[in-house]
Amino acid sequence: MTDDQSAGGIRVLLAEDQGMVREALAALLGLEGDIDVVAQVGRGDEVVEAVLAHRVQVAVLDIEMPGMTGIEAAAELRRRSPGTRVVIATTFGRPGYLRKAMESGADAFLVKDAPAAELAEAVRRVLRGERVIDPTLAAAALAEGANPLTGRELEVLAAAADGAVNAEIARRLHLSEGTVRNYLSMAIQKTGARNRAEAVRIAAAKGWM
Amino acid sequence: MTDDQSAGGIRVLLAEDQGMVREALAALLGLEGDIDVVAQVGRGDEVVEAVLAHRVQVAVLDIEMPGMTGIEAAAELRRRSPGTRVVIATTFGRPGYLRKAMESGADAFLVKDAPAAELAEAVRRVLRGERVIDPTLAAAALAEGANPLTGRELEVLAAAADGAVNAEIARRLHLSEGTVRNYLSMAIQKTGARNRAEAVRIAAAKGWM
DNA sequence: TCCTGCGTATGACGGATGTCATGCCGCCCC
DNA sequence: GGGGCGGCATGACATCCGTCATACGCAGGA
Repeated sequence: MTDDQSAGGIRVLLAEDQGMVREALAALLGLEGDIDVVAQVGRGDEVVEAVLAHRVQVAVLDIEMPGMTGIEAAAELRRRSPGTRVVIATTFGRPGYLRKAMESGADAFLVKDAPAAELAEAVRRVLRGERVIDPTLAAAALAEGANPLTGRELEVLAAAADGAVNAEIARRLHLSEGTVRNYLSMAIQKTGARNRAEAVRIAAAKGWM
Repeated sequence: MTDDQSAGGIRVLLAEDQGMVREALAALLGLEGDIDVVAQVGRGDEVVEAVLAHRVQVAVLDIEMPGMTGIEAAAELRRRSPGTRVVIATTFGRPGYLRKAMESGADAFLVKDAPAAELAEAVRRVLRGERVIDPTLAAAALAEGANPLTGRELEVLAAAADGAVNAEIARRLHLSEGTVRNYLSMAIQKTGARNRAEAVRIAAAKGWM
């Protein structure tokens, strides 16, 4: 997963769990004369090590990855390699994702719907110190406000997401069953849903989970 | 979306809704000397027209697309352009998807986790008349057996998936509320779930929905 | 210091959900 | 022509879920 021949271009790392997509993006960036993809990883928890090993200037991270999300990896990078710029490229343009990405210190946020040319352009711009954010998404994130759900409410909602019954959620999180009901009731109200399933759907769509 | 300069290679169409991924895959295939990506579309319902317009030999289709799924597009192609070979390339390696893809006349079924080289290789092989299927996935599809859910059960389950309450499902499908309960009960039993949410999750994971 | 928000818990109530039995109709296959 | 299956329905029952009121401890901010 390391293709390290320095030719003088921008040193880029690609983190993306789907091999075919990752290699295709590498091929795409490789066509740009000023960019060298010097490392590729398929897991979030391999990002920091690879960045340090290959003196990466710009890390392009997917969000959904095994081991660690791209957002968590961005936060790690902020600590362990503060000079490295971070571009988040994700399938889902959820406002909550954008917010979390920015808080974790990302420099750019792209959705994969966008034309491919934007990726190379974003890499160049973050290296110049600019921030690159889809304006539509930025507006949506601002309009929506912050995630209203508390940590515990999110945990309970996540457990409910895969169809667990109250008693099981209680066991998993070491809570009483009544407390689980209370949290879910709160989450349902805050999301404006009519039941737990809808609450899960809404929270997921907004990138709160 | 049409990049039509014949250079004598295999004439390929790419259908994939995420622009960045689509163009990256095009770049990747473009690096192969014997393949020409002569058309790109971002919607399922544009596939047939583009295939006919560009004399496409191999169509590479994603499953999840707006307008029409890749599987439906494959079935359309089978009727309208029987000489065109079809490669399904999908994010989700669900056994039910493989089964449906094969029934709709696809020649190859790849998951995007696989190394990029397999895509070009699959294009060449289907053109020679071979079928290309991930053996692990094929085994899983056979082991699992066919979708046990009836049409109506699937419709009710799909309506329940986005958090609709029984009364609303009944209204949407013109059923009585009791009937909705019966269908959901059936679906819960057949999937081995404990409630509707888990039934939805299981059915989705197996590609039944 | 007091107030607020979060985490946790209990109890009670009404409505939603899941199960089961039973029935009817239409279709297809033997 | 009879049997089986899918689609549709009703009624009854037990449980689960969602809501609300109330309570306590702990932290952090005014």
